Amino acid sequence: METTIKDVAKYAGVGVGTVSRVINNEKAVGDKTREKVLEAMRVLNYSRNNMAFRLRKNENLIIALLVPVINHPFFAKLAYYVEDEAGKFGYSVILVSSQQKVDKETEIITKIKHREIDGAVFVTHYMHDEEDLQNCPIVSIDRTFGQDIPYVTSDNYDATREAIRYMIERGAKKVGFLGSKPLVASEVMERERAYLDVMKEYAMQPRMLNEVMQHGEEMSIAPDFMERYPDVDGVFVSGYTLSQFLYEAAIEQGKRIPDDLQIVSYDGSFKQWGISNMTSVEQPIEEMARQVVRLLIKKIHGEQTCQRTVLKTKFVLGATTK
Amino acid sequence: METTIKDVAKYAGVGVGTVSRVINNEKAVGDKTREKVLEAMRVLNYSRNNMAFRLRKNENLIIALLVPVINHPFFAKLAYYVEDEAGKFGYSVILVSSQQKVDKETEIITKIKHREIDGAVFVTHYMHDEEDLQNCPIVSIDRTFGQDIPYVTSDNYDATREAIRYMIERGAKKVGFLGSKPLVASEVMERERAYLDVMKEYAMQPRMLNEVMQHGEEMSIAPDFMERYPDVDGVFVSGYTLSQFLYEAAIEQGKRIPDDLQIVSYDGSFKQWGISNMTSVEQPIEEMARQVVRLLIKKIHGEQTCQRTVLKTKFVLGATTK
DNA sequence: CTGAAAGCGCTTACAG
DNA sequence: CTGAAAGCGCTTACAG
Repeated sequence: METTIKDVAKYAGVGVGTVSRVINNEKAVGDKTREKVLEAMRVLNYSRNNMAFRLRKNENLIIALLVPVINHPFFAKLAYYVEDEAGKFGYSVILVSSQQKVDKETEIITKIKHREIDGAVFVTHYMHDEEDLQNCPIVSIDRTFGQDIPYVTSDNYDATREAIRYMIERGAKKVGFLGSKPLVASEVMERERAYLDVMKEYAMQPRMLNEVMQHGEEMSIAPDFMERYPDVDGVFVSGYTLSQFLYEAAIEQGKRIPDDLQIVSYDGSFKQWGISNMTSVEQPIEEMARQVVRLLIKKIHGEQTCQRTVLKTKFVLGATTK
Repeated sequence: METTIKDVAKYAGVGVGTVSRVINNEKAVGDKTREKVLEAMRVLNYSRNNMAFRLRKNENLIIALLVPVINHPFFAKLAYYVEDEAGKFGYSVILVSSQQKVDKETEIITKIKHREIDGAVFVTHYMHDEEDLQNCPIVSIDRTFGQDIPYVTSDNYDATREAIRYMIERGAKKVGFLGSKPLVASEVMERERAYLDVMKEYAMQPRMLNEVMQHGEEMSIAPDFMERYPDVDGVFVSGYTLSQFLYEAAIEQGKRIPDDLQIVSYDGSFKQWGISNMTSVEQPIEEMARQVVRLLIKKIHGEQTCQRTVLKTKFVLGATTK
């Protein structure tokens, strides 16, 4: 039998309420009493029964993290830090990978409504109908839901501008953009906007392929891009997966990198993953994860939160630019 | 306010016990009564409060899945199916990636002892001390703990034999083995045994590199192997990551595959991952996941379980053998 | 500062 | 087959 708060109270010669107060670190306990209780807890090796705690507080201490796929360095790394940060606050996180299944978002909303979980971080881009979301503790990365959903993002516009200009300064004359357009409003769209703005500034003709696609399609889209714009000498790629395939497609086509073709990618480079020395815009994944978790926990507790958090990326030079 | 069992009871004009019985599908309820209750549940849109359920049943309905890394097709796929299967039984799964941290196993054991989670699936290979594990609901994949820990594995020995003989039948004369030795007793060791047995049978000299290594070291071990045994014309690789690096190292060294060098790998090929047409021994990951979850749930409920479950692999021909 | 008591929403013997 | 009641282990007003 586990030792309960009752056992501790009896051993310490106090009421259960007092024990509870000590456990929860409330100030209104006398020093002597507190000592006695702590001692009793130590002796009896007490640890709080979370099931009772949850019922009483009407909180599960569980959040969900919904990602499109887990087989992906960005999402995997994000998941790792989300888990770590949530743990600090006593929350467990269940990982859900939607794997193209649109209804996973609805499923999670239902779980929140049924109080199986307390809230969720959505990193997916499916649901169009935003009605349901409004009252649930949900936060997001990159995606701009309605006004009620706080999210964390990176400085997509500025970082993309900088990256593209970097290539141009190093001689690129025909700069292309390869991306995967999100289904719903997302800060990721800022990358396209930045690209088009730079093209206009330099009076360059856009060479862009940025369509809605599912995870998995990237494999064929990258070669398509190279076929459609065989003359590009610089490409900005939006996202890890595409960047890997583009690199391969370019090599396949006989391009020398970076001499014939420079590449910069958002999330292009991960240690121990694929081409690891690609010049890239590196998102502060750890920080994004920690912030998004803290936002969510605030939301769960009904506290006020910042609606849009923008974190700074880092431009990391690799071997794919001159 | 959520509707509770009380509301349903009142609406249906029965006692709360009866409602509970209907919810839990107990037979001892009259048809008429059952109908009334179901109707009330529908009307009031009732769903069980899991927090109360957990307290009452002394079960969290949460299990943990501990993997070495999540950035890996085998583990990612496993995680997906573990989650799916657990969900069918009402369990959520929290994903923990140990990321080289040896103490994650202990951490999980502690969580089980503190009743924060009900049990765990260990796919890691760290903990030597098996004392703690014995009384916890823990199951494993491949790893052979003490007698109390049930596990699921694949037919490592037979599959490896078959794979190696396949290469030999197609002309390989100097067959090597590249693997990563687990830290603790594991069925994975059967692969080495199979290899050595076949070598003996064919009176071939072993060319083996099978050492303890951490995730991440594979990158340098594969080239090491090719350097040490430059004359191999067939290699059996134990594990996905190594297989990718070996392939690259071989190409780097100017080998033509499969003409100069045949390769077969355990877990060599995953759709959309790395070299996807490698000849390989394919583990039934989905089935392994589902079985291991069912084992764990039985263990949680104190039921008898099979200690060792062996599932059949599939030999899949790709482009890396003749 | 502290104790006794109510109650969170369920399940489960216990009677009938 | 069914209801009333006890109890799971906590937290939290309420008195003092």
